[in-house]
Amino acid sequence: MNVGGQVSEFTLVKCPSLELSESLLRFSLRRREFVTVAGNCECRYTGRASSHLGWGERLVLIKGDGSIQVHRPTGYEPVNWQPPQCTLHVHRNGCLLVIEAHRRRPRESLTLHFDRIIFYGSFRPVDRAEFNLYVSEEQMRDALIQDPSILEKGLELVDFERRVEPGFIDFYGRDVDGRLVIVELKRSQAGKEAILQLKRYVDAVLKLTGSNVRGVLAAPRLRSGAQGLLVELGLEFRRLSPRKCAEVLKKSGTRKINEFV
Amino acid sequence: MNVGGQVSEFTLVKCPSLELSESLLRFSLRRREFVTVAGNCECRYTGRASSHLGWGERLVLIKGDGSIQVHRPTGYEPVNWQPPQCTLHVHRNGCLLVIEAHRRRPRESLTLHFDRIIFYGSFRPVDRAEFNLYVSEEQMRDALIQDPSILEKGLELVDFERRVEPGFIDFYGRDVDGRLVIVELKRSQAGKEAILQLKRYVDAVLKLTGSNVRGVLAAPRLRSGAQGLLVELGLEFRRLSPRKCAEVLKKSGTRKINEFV
DNA sequence: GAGTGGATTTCGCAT
DNA sequence: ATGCGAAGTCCACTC
Repeated sequence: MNVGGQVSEFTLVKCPSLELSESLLRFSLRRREFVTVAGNCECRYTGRASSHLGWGERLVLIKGDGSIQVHRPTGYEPVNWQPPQCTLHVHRNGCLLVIEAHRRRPRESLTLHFDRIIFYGSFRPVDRAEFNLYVSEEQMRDALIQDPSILEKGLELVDFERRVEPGFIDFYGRDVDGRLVIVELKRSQAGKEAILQLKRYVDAVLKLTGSNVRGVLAAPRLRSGAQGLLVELGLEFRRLSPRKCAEVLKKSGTRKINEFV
Repeated sequence: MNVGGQVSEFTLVKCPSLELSESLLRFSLRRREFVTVAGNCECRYTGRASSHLGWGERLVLIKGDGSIQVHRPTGYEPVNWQPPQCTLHVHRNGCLLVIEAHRRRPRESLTLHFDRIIFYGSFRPVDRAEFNLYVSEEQMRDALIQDPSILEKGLELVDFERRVEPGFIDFYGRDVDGRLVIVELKRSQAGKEAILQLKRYVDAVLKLTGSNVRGVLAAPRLRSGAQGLLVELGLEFRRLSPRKCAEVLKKSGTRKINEFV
């Protein structure tokens, strides 16, 4: 267990016998640990296709969510695998240790036979961190200016960083029907704050122009639960992926991609 | 080293200090070993996009080909990674161990900071086995009969398992130009034997009909070096993937997929 | 080196 | 559950 930086529980065994390995695996699977097994094995897969891999030394990862992957000495991708939610079984067949992974839909299974375990490691990682993937907000703005259609077909730029009462509007445009569009950009997950900020811009522009104004929140994704507030305030969300922005910036060439922090 | 089933060289260390971990990593990287590091780390990626992952316990794999992947406790895919051929650097920054992975094209880098290593494992897997991915030959034939166009646009079935002098022809059809087409199927990599077999069929049919006959070898892939013989004998190769066959069989419904051996 | 298509794609979000 | 589209996709192959 890991509390306040203390050392986690883990198990590490050199060259365990197949019997011991079986016991270790059963225990780890029941505890939903993160298991690494290095050993000499043979792999068979049957399902959407079939495959066979003869004997050789590989590293097998088994996670607490039921995913399993077999890694050969080279290559980024596992040679055999099974995604999360699959059911794992361990048993011994004569002088071999067998690990089976089954999935229902699609129906497929992966079977590993081991005749020798080089080492066995297991632990229960404590990992509550949030993962954030993004481009910079400035880059997103540049991409949107270069090609407003990435957000919506027919969208055209009117102005950017327009000063209004509450601050600067990221992108100020006109849609295919001639309506004003105010875009608020967020480089990562957009939440309540972004929605309220956008609402302030929309209200300000509405007061100034008196015309119909659309408020669009553009971000890689919307925080779950924020949809309600968005709809309530009459605003819209448009997904804008980092990849898409990078693509546009690369094409436009006005700013070298891969130079941002 | 592994010769004839002997135990491979490997290194396994519980809770190594950051200094020791640095030395172990340098040694393993120089030796191009397969490394597994379990520890508490922070991950930053910059390149095609940017990402940040706060502190947490994860498992890092580093292979001899220079690929690296960071695995969280759940999910099939690594949260951060770098494909093969990237350059790896290890150093210490104050009380942290730093692993950096750089790639030139596209230009991107992954930086890991560790403040604690749970365990360190490395070995040099001996794995010379061949990996074969396939559907059964019968399934391939069924898929081709169901939809000959998966091999070539306009291809139509004339007969299958047609008896000729040397044996049974897998698929006997007519192409968009009205020419006879003889297809020899192989469920995995097709080699010299398959080519010669096909040639015998083509010759036999040529002798029987006297008309122009095309010989097509259909398999997931062609053994490297077999291309020469193929061209020499005036035959063709068409890639036929397991996935495509399974797709057709599933759609046709004549035979339940996932029931083959 | 750039471009194209496939994958046991996986993954997430919509219906 | 099912279907559709995106991905830091990766990877193999062609031009």
